[in-house]
Amino acid sequence: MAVTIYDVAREANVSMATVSRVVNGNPNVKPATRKKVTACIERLGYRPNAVARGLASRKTTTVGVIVPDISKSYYAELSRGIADVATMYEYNIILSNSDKRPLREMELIEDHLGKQVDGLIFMSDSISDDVRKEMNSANIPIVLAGTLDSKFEFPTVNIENKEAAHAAVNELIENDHKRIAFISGPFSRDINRLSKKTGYEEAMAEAGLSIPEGYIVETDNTYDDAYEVWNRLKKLPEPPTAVFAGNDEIAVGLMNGIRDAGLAVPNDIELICFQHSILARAVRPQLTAIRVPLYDLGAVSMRLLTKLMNGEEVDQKQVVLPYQLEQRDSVRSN
Amino acid sequence: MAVTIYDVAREANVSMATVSRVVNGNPNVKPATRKKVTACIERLGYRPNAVARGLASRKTTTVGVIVPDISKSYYAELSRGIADVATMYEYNIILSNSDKRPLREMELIEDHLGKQVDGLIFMSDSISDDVRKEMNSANIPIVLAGTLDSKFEFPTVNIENKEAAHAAVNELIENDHKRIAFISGPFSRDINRLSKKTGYEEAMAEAGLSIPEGYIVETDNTYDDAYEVWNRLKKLPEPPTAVFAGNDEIAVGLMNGIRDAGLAVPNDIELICFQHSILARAVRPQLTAIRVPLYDLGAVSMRLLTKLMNGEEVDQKQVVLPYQLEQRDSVRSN
DNA sequence: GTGAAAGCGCTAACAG
DNA sequence: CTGTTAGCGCTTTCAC
Repeated sequence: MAVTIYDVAREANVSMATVSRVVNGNPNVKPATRKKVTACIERLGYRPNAVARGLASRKTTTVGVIVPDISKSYYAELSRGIADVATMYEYNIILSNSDKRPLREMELIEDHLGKQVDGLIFMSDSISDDVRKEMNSANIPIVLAGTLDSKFEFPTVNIENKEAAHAAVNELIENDHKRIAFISGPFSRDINRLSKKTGYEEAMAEAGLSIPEGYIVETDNTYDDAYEVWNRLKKLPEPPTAVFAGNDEIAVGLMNGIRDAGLAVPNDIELICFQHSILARAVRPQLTAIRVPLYDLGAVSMRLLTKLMNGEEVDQKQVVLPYQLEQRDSVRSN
Repeated sequence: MAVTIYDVAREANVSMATVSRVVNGNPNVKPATRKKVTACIERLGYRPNAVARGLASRKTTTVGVIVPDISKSYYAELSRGIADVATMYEYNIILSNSDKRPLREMELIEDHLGKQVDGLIFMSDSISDDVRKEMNSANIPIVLAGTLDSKFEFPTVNIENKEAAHAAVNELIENDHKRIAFISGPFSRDINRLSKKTGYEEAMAEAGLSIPEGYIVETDNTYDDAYEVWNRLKKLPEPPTAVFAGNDEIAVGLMNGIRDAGLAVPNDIELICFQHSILARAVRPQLTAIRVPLYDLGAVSMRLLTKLMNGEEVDQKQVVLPYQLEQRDSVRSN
């Protein structure tokens, strides 16, 4: 049996209310009393029971984090940003993986609400109607991190993915490419379809370039799947001379496919992508890429959540962080 | 105010005890009653309060996971294994980052105990005496995942790192290398000093090879630090012709350093390492490596923890998982 | 099968 | 400044 606040109270000859006060740093305690109580706490090895505290105070100092897959560096990096700010504000994190399955996402939200989290950070590639409804009926603040909310209902921290995609494609266009392909993750996900693909299409249209059949390739977002893509691309009547990839993992898969087909990046094919991990820098040639500030996305999301949990007024609920285009070696410099 | 078990009881004209029974699947409820209660639960949208339940039952169905840095793919992958098994057994996970700082590790253990986790999975590169003491005095089961316990006090799930290092170096020796260097993470950490370095030294000794001054290089485990290593190695009186690296991130750093110095892997230098991420496969040449079954390490750890939390007898508390040596292109095949 | 009642360990008024 | 007293929402005997 663990030692309780009551044990400390008896030992120190005070009431449990007083012990509670010193534990919670309430200033209304005489220094002498505080010292006596502190000593007893130390001696007995008292450790406050956060569960009891949570029940009594209706706050758990715990936030839920629902992430598609923590083993993906994109989310791992983001989560680290969340965790660091959470620590700073003395919150714990309950972390769950959804695999982007709407049903699972629903269950997890329910589950986290049952655990009485004080707030929730949600990440996914799309928000299904059911999930949206579920989140709308939750009585706690929810922040979307690195996640597109096509209806702008929830507080969100993000970069301008569409604009970034546009800028990336422009790099290729400026190098006089006319035949630019786009290799993407699944279009079932808003971020791929609504942001990156649209950015690509806009940039192409703006430059008066057409997008031939087969230039837009949907993959399952894995290295292995992307590795096979060049085999298809090269058989096109007019194969692309440059490719914009949705992230660095598929860019590297593609690049290795290109190389193993006897071509070279950037000499034969130029390549640009979104950077989610160290991969973009570790391969040779290093990939020219849109760097997504993942850690910051997480940190800012959590900071926003703390404000919301505190009931502070937040003027800007749709936070946009800057991205950076990093010139490296998969696109020739002008 | 959320709806409570009491609201449901009144609505269904039963006692809260009965509602509790149906919520918990207790068979001692007449089917008709169960149905009636279930209907009310549905109608009112009742969701059990896990905090209250935790206080009353003294079980939170939550386990703590203390990890050095979730943004590192090593731990991210491991955590995914933990999380999946946790989900399977209906546990939630509180995830915290320690950055391998013993003081922080202590705080986190305290913190998690305060939150009344039912069990704890701990990961680090070393276990300090204070942390050891802290864990010994905890009243809940603790499992070390992918973490060396030099005193064999705690349940552990691991691979034979020393043996694996030995095997890796042997690959190089079999290719007739006499001058083999070892590039490692910090030796302040048991796993580097006691396992990998010892395995390297044993293999070298066994083959009658000496280890010249400067052949053992300590890095801070980062790509960038490793990138600089070749500049030092090449200035040695007799530069190595092969290198064993503690993990793939530093192996890639080193390899790029080698390449940028005008040499080629594997033609000039052969390279083998522990594989922690997709990096080993994504770079060219692909790295011959010891594959660490990270996901399984996590999954088995969590499974072991569930047994311990259930009070089941566990005969084997030091679980050893097999590793695999994957032949790829940074070591020439014989 | 079901209900009543006693806590779980703590916070939060409210007195004094 | 300190103590008393209700709960927080649920589980868990123990009766019936």
